[in-house]
Amino acid sequence: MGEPWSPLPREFYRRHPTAVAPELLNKILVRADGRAARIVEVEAYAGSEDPAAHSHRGKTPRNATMFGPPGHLYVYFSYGIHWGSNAVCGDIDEGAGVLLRAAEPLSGLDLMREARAAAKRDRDLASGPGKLSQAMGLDRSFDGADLVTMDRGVSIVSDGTPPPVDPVVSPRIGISKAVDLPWRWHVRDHGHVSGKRSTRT
DNA sequence: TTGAGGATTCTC
DNA sequence: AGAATCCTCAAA
Repeated sequence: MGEPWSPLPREFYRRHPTAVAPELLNKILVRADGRAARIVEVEAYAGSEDPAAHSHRGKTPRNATMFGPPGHLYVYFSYGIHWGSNAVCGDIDEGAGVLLRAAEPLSGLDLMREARAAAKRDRDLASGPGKLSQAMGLDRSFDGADLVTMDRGVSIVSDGTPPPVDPVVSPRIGISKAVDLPWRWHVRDHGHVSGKRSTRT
């Protein structure tokens, strides 16, 4: 017997990010050190057609990974503090990707809590793009990692759970352009999505 | 070389 | 509501 789960194939990612994004819900982000978390919130970012995408103004050293082959991890640094993780989608030179915004920790919780001392509850471990990356230990050294070959021990796999049939679809968060495109998907009524405050609405 | 801004998080 | 914090990019 080998690994019970195998990485999603390259072809899964070789589509428009708006097609890939909702299907990444309920998939599992895994690290070779035992950390695993179920993806519950994502956003799609297209290439030149999408003013909100990092790739909109063309290839730069920062976003070069987005213009590479699909199925790789694009990790970016922002606000001077946080890392964001994306799955590169579409074709080479398209500059498309899906931002992994939130996940439900499944295993390796001890390592996640160690990486995120600020998290008071387990639901705070990965309920946001910066939190997710920090909990999973993803930083610049993982930019360009191949999720299909697992060349750096990080991948996205399926445990057989299908994507939700009725995900919540809404505008993307934290952007200033193309703010009305409904390119954010999250699992309905899930306690680990971003933006939740304990008892506020 | 410089200035402006950012796919956020945490605390007050 | 505001601070933290620094990389990235384009312009000069």
